[in-house]
Amino acid sequence: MDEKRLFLLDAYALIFRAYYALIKMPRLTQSGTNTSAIFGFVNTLEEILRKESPTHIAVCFDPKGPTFRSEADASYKAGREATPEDIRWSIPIIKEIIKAYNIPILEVEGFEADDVIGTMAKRAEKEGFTTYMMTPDKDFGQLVSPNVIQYKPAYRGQDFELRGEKEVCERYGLSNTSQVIDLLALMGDKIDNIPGCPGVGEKTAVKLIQDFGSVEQLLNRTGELKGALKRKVEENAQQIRDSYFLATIRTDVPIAEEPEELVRKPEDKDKLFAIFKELEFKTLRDRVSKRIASEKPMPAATASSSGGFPASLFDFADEDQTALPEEEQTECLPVDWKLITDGKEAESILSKISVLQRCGICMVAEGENDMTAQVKGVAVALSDTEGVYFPIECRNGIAGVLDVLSREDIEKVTGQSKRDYVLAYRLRNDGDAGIRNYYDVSLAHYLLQPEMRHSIDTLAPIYLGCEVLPEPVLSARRGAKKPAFTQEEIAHWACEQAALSMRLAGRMRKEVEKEGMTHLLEKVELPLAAVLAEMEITGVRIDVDALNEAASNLEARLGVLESDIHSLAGETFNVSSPAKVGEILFEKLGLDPKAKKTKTGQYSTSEEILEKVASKNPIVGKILEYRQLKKLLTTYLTALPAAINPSTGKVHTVYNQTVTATGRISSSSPNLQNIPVREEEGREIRRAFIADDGHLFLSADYSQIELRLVADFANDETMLNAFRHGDDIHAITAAKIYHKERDEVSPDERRHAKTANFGILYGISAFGLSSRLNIPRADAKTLIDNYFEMFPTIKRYMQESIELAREKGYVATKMGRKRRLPDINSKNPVVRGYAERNAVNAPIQGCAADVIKVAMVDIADKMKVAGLKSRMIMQVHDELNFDVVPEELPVLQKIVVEGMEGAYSGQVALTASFGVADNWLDAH
DNA sequence: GCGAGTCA
DNA sequence: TGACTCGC
Repeated sequence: MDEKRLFLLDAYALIFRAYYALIKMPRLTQSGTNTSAIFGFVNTLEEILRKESPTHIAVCFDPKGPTFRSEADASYKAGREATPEDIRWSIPIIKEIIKAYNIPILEVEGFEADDVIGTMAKRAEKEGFTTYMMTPDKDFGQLVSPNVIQYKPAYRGQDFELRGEKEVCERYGLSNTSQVIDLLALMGDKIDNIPGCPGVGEKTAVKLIQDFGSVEQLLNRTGELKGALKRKVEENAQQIRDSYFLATIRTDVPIAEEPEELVRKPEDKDKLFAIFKELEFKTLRDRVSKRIASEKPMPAATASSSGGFPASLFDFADEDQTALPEEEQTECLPVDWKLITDGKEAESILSKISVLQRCGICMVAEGENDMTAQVKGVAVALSDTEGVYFPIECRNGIAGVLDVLSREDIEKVTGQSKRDYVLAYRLRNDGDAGIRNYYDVSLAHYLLQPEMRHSIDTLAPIYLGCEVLPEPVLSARRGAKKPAFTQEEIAHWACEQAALSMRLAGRMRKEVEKEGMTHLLEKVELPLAAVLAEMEITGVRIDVDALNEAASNLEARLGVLESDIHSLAGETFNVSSPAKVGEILFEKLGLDPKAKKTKTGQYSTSEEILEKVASKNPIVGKILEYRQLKKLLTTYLTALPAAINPSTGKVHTVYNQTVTATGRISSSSPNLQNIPVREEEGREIRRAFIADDGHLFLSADYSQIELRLVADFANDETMLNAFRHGDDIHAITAAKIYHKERDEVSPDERRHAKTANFGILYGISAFGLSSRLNIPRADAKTLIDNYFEMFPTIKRYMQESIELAREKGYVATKMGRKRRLPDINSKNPVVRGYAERNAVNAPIQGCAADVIKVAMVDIADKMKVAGLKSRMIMQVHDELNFDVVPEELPVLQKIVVEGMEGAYSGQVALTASFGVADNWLDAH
């Protein structure tokens, strides 16, 4: 290939994209440093070198200081999120790496990387190059020409994409790539904070460009437009012109380098590998050395210290031995797998399994919901490297596995114990899951890194350095791209999962022990998985008739509201569309002509904003009511009956034990944690959650658990005493803040104190408090100041939490649950503030989560011992709900209250209050 | 203050 | 993918 092929990389865009693509499964070093940004970037760079063999290459960075755009418009890129600390410190390292690659870095003061790329691409074009602009940013479409092509890197399973003239024009229906600028000028770009024309989105913008050809033409001929669009364009003409300027990538930047100087040179391999070693990039290093070995020597005069090509395989053999702990060498061995279909063979394998001390389990089932998923088979790993798979058709094999699951003397290792529990329960069909002695690597990892993902697929690459087989498609769905996998492929995958969970178990156990969380894992989280599984299995009975009646009632009211709204607006429109609502309210009706809040170009129509203009037009109140009712209707009244499992007649919520960063449980399908309680209208939905026929609904909740914990942690005598005496904590707080006697406190003052009490927990600012209470910012500040003055202990406690986090890099609950806060020492105040709020909040929220989990395990245990037929059916917030056989009520009540109140001992008791009825609302 | 889940 | 509302 004699052709000159120049690759220009948009460094920041690629780095940000890499970092966020890996945010849920970051690359971490042994010491926990997040190297995602570096890894992702280098990976992309390597891929280009390997696949595209560029003859010329350069990486373009944005300079530090201001650019001509920011000077022209202060708000330009102001909306961009603060750079995370992990990216910030990665930049110099990435630059070091690029230097080690001997690739030129282009950075020109006063100009963004975009402009440098644009300029260089145009210059190169004149000199006969084909230029590839490596960037995911759509703005670059404007530079595309026959010899300048945009190369969007591969992303999230999607392959890389080349955009030439044809692709760019087709994508937006343009006749010319330079019209990308016109398009951006109209529709704006929220990433770059290019405002565009408010109310004009992609669709309208494309149409305008097609009709007028350019922004200039459009602005000259606005007379041809009609109605709202005409007004929008005319009113925003200047903003559109400014946007055009901001969106235009410059091609006249004074760059010192010439295209020819960007010729590819050999990398300084020693330097490069030294950096890789530091960053623990083992596989990447292997890949790089493979590529170097396969490349022809480059005709560069400046061949550097690295010596000759091709590289010898022995070059770093020694280093390999020392670079990694010995155990890791065996961790990526392939897994021997076997599909067992024959009954006899199953028997002989099962007898082998029955003498094992531990084995790995991977149940294969199709469907997200454990209660309806169809079991396809089960893999059992006999060792780290060997597994067998019993398909569901192999009856005695499956029966044998179920027997193994119930054996106390064999430890089972899995990555999804709750799902296994539910599936085993359904397979046995005898009212028992019969699962004993289970270890769950995902739960273990949840304690280690609560913010990450915890599947085997995520853990294996990180902890073992293994590649994992992709999850098989279990059956061909109509219209699906991929066909169903063969049984062999499924067996192979499942055996690998089971074997990998065994390999991970040792590592997880060690780490959990090291972090002092073994008790939390073994006495709380692991037993809790079974309790949650039982709750999912039991399910909740729903009064469908009541819901349907309420639904038709609501539909009627919505119909009336809708027509009222339409007639008030003078036109019919989709009231459910926030964009449309914004347009009607703020453009057509002109409520609040100035401070119309926008974020993505649209008007904000959140409840908060609408409340403020509600007095100006009755339509606003009706829209708010419409929204509230519509939400109730779609999210609950229609969704709940649809969630009923036809074979049990109940709703089986899925509890997720490994989702939240603080340790709380979350629930989904349906989410029981946002069933309304504040508004009367929504509360009624709870009436449809009922007990079984002839049974009772018991609801028990902790009162003020988080505030009690704060009082305890902070050692605040005033609060502790208030709780001890059963006083109204918010009234006491109000009396303190406003320097009054307790009975002189007005309802408003109490409300303010209540908001302050909770606000403190969440680390609210004066700004947040003022908007929440609808009071001036200064008043909110005074309120907070008074609060801290009257509760110095609370203030001290908060500061101590932050100090502790700074020292250790994490905060922990009494039970040892940790939340890591790497940003706590960040120089960026926004990022740091976030970490600081978490430092205060996480131990409190996490402790409350620990407490209720301990209570649940204890209560479930005692219920089992007492042989009760009553069932725990829901966990919501700080509340537990039970379906009660009436005769058992006294016994159960005792177990529940003692279990909840006994789950924590501190300076103040945690009290649980309860109620009994035949539905949730009345029991609460 | 944020996270979690749902609908458009 | 974002906006919104719920919860704590």
